[in-house]
Amino acid sequence: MSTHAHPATLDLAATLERLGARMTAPRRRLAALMERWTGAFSPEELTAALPDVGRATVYRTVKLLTEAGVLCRTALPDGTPRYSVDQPHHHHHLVCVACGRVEPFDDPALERAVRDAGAGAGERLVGHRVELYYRCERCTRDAG
Amino acid sequence: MSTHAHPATLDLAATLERLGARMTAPRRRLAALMERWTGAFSPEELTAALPDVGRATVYRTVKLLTEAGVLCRTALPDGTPRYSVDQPHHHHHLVCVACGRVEPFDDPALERAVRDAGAGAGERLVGHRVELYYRCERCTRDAG
DNA sequence: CCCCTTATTGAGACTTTGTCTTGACTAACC
DNA sequence: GGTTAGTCAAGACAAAGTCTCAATAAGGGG
Repeated sequence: MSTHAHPATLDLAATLERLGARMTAPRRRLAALMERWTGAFSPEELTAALPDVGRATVYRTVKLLTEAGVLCRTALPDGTPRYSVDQPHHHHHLVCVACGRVEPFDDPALERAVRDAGAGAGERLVGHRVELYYRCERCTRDAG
Repeated sequence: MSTHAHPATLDLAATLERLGARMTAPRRRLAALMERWTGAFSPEELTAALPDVGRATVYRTVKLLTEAGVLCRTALPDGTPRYSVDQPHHHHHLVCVACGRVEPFDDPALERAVRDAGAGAGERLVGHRVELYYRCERCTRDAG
């Protein structure tokens, strides 16, 4: 539990500490930026927003947080990667094809259907990924 | 209908002709290679197999066929792209995390679940992607 | 069958995206 | 404060894909 508005799992700085990583200024700035970000971002966008943080540092930090499970990698239909601050438990994503915004969602019925669909592959099934592509409200409105 | 062993939709050369594309030697060789290929491939692998076909030509042809719907782009969990000759109708994929082999599959119950899951996004849902990751029989066996 | 038009080609420059190396710096522990 | 290992920024490097351009060849019209 925490006194922040965000649940503890979304406190990226805390996650870094938990990982035993040093709390450096670049990491603090990156963590704050990602938490504040609306929707999903690419490492490139983070770099643009923090010009005096090295590109390599941005990639390393994103990788760290992704491996820790608090950042989630998705992709646009063309494969362009997007990251978003996310729930650590299993879930899937609604991805806006216009602006790249990513919304997490969770659907037990869908999970069950996926598990059933993979029954043929038996024990050997190791994971799955479901992405729904849509046009978010704002993009629908903006397009007229 | 055709006299070939493959259904007409898998005849890549015919697809290229149908598109109004010229039947050049590089395209013929690429089409034959892809039809013969077991599992999924990357442009890089095609280039390695046909060293005297230009890289740009490989990428251009793969793009053409993907847009025509006879080649299907998937990705490994890390995002590495894989292409496979595929049914033109809607379906999903089983991707082997060890060798990258891709098996198409089709599951009406899963489709229904996906559609239901996206009901919240209403008319604005424009597509979806489901990938099941597994370890294929051969890779399971090889790993002991 | 040949010519002409124009799509397509291969080579390599370029772009984008991400990783690695290096010497400097600094957080954390004493 | 001093020490030291982890981290930093910069830029070289690597991987993956696109673009440009002069040369070639497909395919239709004569």
